[in-house]
Amino acid sequence: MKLTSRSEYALLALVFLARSDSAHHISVETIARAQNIPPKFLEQIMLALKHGKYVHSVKGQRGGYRLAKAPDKISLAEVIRLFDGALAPTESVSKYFYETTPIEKEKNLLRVFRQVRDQVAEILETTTIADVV
Amino acid sequence: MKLTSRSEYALLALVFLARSDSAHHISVETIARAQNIPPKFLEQIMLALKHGKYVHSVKGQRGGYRLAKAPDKISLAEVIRLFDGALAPTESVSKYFYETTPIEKEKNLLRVFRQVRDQVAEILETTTIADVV
DNA sequence: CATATTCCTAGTAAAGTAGTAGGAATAATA
DNA sequence: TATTATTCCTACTACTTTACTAGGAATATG
Repeated sequence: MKLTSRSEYALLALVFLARSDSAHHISVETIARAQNIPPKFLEQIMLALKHGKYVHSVKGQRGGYRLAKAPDKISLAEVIRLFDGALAPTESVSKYFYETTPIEKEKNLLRVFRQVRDQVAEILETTTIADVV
Repeated sequence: MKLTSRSEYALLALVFLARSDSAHHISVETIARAQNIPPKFLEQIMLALKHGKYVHSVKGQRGGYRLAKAPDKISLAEVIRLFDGALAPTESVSKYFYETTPIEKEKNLLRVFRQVRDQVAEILETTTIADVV
């Protein structure tokens, strides 16, 4: 279970926004400084979060971002999925296994992989940004 | 949670050996054909398993591999660790988080990551090759 | 001596990762 | 109106990892 920097930075940014006064918008610069994230990189990440409808943006001076959903409506799982692709579907837990093995024979191994996936998903689906704030 | 092909192939090879008659040794060629693994790649993997003391080998004609431990003494976790490095220590779950973030502030996020790690570890540590066979 | 095997090292092509660079669009402000 | 602060968007790049392949030395068996 390894997260990419993208999804970690995304979570950190969302958490920061959730903690901020939702009245005004917050710039990438501000978030980047607070959470210690490379600003230009965070710019990309915020853009993706915007496209994913997790944040709202306003351009221009005094512009920036704010959450587009209530923090308790954003699970860690969906954010991680947005950046790292599928969270842990069986195919991702076990890509080569699926592609190359006569599965009938090794379905016990498969069962364990699925169990892992389910446990990870369970935790990340049920934990929200609000829980972290 | 994504396994590399190496650790999946290693597990498949060990499972195959565990199911085989332990009296004689089994060649890479045989395992590779049975489990549909690129033979030269499997060669490397078997070598690593040998260095990790999971299998025993005999060179030359009629040579090959056999398990060096009882199948119920080999957990999936240790095999995966051998190939994919740390299974899911907190640092790996959350590399950038650790390196770049004032952790004090985001220790709730950290707690979730740890919870995921622990769950994954729990399953993989307690499941052995014997359970899969 | 031929053959079947493990042992070991090096190389390689493709993909993924973590960024950087730079400029267009837009909104507030001086 | 000009400047400035911001988002928006695309392209690029350096690095690492991944999944192999190649080839030959060592060694045991027939």
